[in-house]
Amino acid sequence: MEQRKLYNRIAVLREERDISRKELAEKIGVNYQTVGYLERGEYNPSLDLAFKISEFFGLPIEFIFSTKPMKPLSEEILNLKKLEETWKKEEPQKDGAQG
Amino acid sequence: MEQRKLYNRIAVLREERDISRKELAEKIGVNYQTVGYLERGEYNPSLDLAFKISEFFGLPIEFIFSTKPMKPLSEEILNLKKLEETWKKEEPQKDGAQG
DNA sequence: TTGAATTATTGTATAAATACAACAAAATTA
DNA sequence: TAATTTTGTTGTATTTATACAATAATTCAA
Repeated sequence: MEQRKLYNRIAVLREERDISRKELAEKIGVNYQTVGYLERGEYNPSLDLAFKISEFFGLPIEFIFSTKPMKPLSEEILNLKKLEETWKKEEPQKDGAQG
Repeated sequence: MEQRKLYNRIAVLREERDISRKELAEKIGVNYQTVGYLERGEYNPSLDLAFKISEFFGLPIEFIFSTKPMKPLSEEILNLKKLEETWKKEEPQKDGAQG
């Protein structure tokens, strides 16, 4: 099967938790170089390995991996905050006495 | 890497939509026998293939695949309905005049 | 009941995923 | 600054995922 190159957030998630590739590799039970290959997109993981990474970070697979280039998390957060502001304007407060 | 046997709901989802392995295979671009191997758990898919199956069914990967044996959907639905009943008892109706 | 479609099984071949080794470069720490 | 750790690169080997072929069994439709 022709494999699409997949994208992932492994490096960012590692950085957030201040752990090295070696540490992550030990935790999920693979060679440390495998983590490097995955981060650089040199090959895609098996689904089993994707589950292991998902379980380690406590995040859904679809949050970590994607078939399309992923936006930086910072950008996604900003977009969510804008959306939140929009919602606040369209739906005034129901709870509380004052608007 | 030692591969864990993964579990999946491919067969049920196919049945729900009344499509054969051959049809699914053609849609996601694999040999029809590959679908059979996956359903029977003879080997696990690559993450890319898992994404293709996920996209076809419009369901999250974690809904279709699991590292543990999955409960029948019917059982999960019943559990959710029970949970719903529990919630209705603990939180009486806020909207509407009558309870 | 027959024919077609679908599925199961076995085997071979190929491609991709992963481990490991060795070496080098870059980054970090003391 | 030197030592250590982390990361990148290349190569080889092994395992797993997938395609394809052939055959048989099962299921479904007419």
